[in-house]
Amino acid sequence: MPDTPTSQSVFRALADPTRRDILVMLRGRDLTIAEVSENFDMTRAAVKKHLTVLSDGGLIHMTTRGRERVNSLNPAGIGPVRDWFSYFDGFWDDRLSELKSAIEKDRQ
Amino acid sequence: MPDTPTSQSVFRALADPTRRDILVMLRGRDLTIAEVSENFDMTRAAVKKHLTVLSDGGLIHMTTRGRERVNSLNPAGIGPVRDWFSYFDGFWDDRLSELKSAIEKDRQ
DNA sequence: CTTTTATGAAACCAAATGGTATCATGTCAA
DNA sequence: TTGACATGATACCATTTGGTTTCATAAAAG
Repeated sequence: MPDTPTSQSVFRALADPTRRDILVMLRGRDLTIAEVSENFDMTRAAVKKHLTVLSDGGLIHMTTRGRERVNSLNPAGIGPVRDWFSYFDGFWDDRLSELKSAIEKDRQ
Repeated sequence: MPDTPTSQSVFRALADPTRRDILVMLRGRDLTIAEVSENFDMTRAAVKKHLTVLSDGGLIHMTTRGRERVNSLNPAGIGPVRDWFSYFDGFWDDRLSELKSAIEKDRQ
């Protein structure tokens, strides 16, 4: 229930539309910083900052290849978010149960 | 893949730890602004702002009861987030397929 | 009617955030 | 080696954000 620093960094990383777009781009294939930058109307430096935030959140993985840095999607990164949401799964179930028993009572 | 204003407001709402804590609290039962405020070391005004952001994101629902305002969790609110993540489901599958066929080739 | 009580709203503030420009560094190619 | 290219790093700037304080309003209690 308390927030682990990890889940905070993930939610933080997902909060920005540019960063979510970057994740979508990386779904297709791995990209260097320059390649990612081509798709946005902002400087490479700005894109690099976004990539750093995504990396801090564990959503992407960076590999140095010569003088390039290749950014790839990290499947495990979304784990903390899924875990957090799973905490609410019981809520939906409870609400369904309440509805169900309300209907039962109504029949009797 | 483009960001609907809705999904942005949801991700934005989820980005703050205080707001995520509020959601966890509301999982138990509906609460007024004053009741939510009791659990935090900040003013009611600040908590109200957070509740407004959560409401804008469609994550909670507010009902006026006399002079009180009751805040309740909105199950449907997390929909946009789930939808967004589902876009990546294919990615996991693809990666698994690649791994699988790599193993197959290795056997032959 | 007067007084609490619960909230709404606005002005204000410090810190975080997204962005730029600039310069340094390391690597590939000639 | 020299030059071009991809990135790292820093300082700086405007806006957003999370927070407070203060005052206004509306409903419940006496």
